[in-house]
Amino acid sequence: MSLDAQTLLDWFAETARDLPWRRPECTAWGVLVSEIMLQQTPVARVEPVWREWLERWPTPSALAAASQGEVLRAWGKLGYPRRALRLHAAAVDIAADHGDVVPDDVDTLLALPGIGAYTARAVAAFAYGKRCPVVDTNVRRVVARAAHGAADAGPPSTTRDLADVAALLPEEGAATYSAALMELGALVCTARTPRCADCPVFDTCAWQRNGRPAYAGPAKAVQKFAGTDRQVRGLLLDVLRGTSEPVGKARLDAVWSDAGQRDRCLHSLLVDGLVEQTADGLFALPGEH
DNA sequence: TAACCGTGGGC
DNA sequence: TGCCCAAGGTT
Repeated sequence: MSLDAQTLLDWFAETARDLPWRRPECTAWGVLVSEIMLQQTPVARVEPVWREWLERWPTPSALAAASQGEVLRAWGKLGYPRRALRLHAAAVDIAADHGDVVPDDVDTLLALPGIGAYTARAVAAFAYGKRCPVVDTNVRRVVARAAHGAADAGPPSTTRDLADVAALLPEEGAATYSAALMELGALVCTARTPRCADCPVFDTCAWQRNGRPAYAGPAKAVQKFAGTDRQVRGLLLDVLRGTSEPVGKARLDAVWSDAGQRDRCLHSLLVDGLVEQTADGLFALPGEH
């Protein structure tokens, strides 16, 4: 049996990183904040920001009381700032409709902004110990290799991926088992250069047994960044993050030479609610003026 | 489904 | 250097 539960639980107990959101004293709110911040952002960059947030906003209602601009500033350069706005919106919902308590039910969590199939189950499992499959990119890769004998996971399919992992979950310690699968993918069974010599399930790995065949699935789309709207939006928002007072458009125009793209990006930031225009036509982060 | 949404570090 | 990758979600 590949991915034996006891083997992984033992390995996790010995080698897991001591991350603050994994500590027993961490609240469900702390877990939720960590999961949102960790979406597409590495642990090393999240940790210091997470500590600041939990000290400053220890409960959903505390964050809910902050302005969007404060929240965006505190988000800093974690990337994908719409996550910060959605987390703020989720905090408002939790404070208003859930008694300031992070829900423990997957369907209730799924109804909150910014919480999808992964995050809902991660919170249910890691904050409340629920036995539900938690599937992220690490888990998909680990299961593809150790259980299916492929070099990497194929295109994601939430239904199939959840069923795959559900079949592996032990009756006891399921949440820790999921954390161990993720940790294995993050530290050992990595995307580029897996450290198979250090793998606790090396002996039962189907990919090893198959002779480590190369990835056979469809090519994965690589995202460009340089020159895209994403880069320009990031530059525009960075100007507003760095000033306490609203700025004129000329100040924003300085960050990018292509006027058409610049204006399109500024407009989309306004539509997304990441930027606000003041009564006198200046631009600022939302909710601060 | 596939494209879009930031940012920075490693190789 | 340029490309790949990182605890996804939304549309």
